[in-house]
Amino acid sequence: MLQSELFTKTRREAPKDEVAKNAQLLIRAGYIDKLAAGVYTYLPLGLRVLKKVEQIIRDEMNRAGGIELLMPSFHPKELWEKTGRWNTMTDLYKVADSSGREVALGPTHEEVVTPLVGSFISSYRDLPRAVYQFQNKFRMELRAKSGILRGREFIMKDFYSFHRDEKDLAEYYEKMKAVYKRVFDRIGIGEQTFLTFASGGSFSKYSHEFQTITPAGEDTIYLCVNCRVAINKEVKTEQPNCPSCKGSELREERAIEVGNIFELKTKYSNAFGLSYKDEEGKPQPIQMGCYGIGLGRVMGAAVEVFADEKGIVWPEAIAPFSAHLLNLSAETDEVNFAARALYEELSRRDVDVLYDDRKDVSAGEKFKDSDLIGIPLRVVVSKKTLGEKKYEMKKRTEDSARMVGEEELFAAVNKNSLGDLPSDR
RNA sequence: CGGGGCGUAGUAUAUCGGUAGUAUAUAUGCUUUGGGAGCAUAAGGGCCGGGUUCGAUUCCCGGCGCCCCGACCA
Repeated sequence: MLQSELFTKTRREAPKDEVAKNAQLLIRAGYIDKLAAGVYTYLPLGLRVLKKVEQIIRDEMNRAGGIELLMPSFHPKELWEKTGRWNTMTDLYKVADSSGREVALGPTHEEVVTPLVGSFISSYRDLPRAVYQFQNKFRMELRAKSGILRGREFIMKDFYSFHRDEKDLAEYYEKMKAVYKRVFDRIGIGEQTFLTFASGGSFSKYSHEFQTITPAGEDTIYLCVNCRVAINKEVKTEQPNCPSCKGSELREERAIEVGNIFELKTKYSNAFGLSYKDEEGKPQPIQMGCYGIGLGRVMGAAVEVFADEKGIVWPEAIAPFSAHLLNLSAETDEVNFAARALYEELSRRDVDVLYDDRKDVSAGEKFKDSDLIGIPLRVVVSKKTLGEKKYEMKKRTEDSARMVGEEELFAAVNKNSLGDLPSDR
């Protein structure tokens, strides 16, 4: 897309009320805007990142057998009374309409998905099942903080599986660990993200979180240097050694929870009185698991992990664009023509390009903006490059640029287009 | 929810119980064009309510908003 048509602008300074690196950089570069504490707008650039994260997750969830649907945010009070959480969940948003009818704004969807899917399950032949959605969640955080790492409204992928017995649930649960690992690997934060043993509540010994190591994280984890599995501080006292390999050399780290998986077992299916008939016609309880990923947290964690002093550095898979084309001589017809031609050629090759075609903007400002926005590959077209009949190319992670020919440029760009993304042209 | 802090222009800040200053961003003109370019001109500001006072942006009280530490976080 043309940068001259992007309605957002970069800013030199971060708003004084943002301290978190992810929020400062994302606001300065024009990815997000704060509406209220813990409530952010995703601007065109930010939405593109979010959609790329979403598409990777969607692909993996589909491969894991999930079927996508979309449930409402308005949840009748009765559903939450049925599970007892209307009164016990302290961060539940409760709203009443003018007739006095009360609803919850969904912080999670067990109360909706359990009776929904359960109504279609009557036989062992209907199991297993798995459904998921991407949806806005609402949690009345007493203290929203850390930019988009902990908001009051945020987008989450929540996935729910239904099984005939604990064995089938356990096998699926193990499979989902591998699926999650692949998700974070593909997104580009896999090296910093670790399977972490966490509290299992009253139904299982552990649940599992996926924690991305960053000083901005809110959790303390202990990472086993031997097997690369971690344990959350909340269960460290009862489990001093690595729960996986029993190793005792654990390294303390700060981390942000980007995903979690949990064996719900029959907690919710029992609350809604769900059962299925087995081969002998006997009613049996339905076993459930749930699996979440916070999209904003993934995005914020990537900023925290990779940003440098100049700005954001996106992993290629979730960058809003694959290439940032800078036209440094936008007053010169010949250069405009050449830059425009390159822009169109890259677009034809399915490369997402942000083309900085702005006039009356100095070269220095375009470079600064490009560094701040953090697109993986920068391509410069100017009188100078045109004179040499080459392009100047530099990765965001590299210190210096080099001149390349067309073929070398095309070979270097990442074809990462998702087609008709929002704000695509 | 306990504790602390902060609300001045789009943004970042300064000063002050008596005409609110600077930078940047914005508009216009000229110059400039490979790392946030220069000059000139213009426009733009005290969160809301109450109190003290001749006079409040400043002091006091209340509200609202935002940030930080902690607690909480199926």
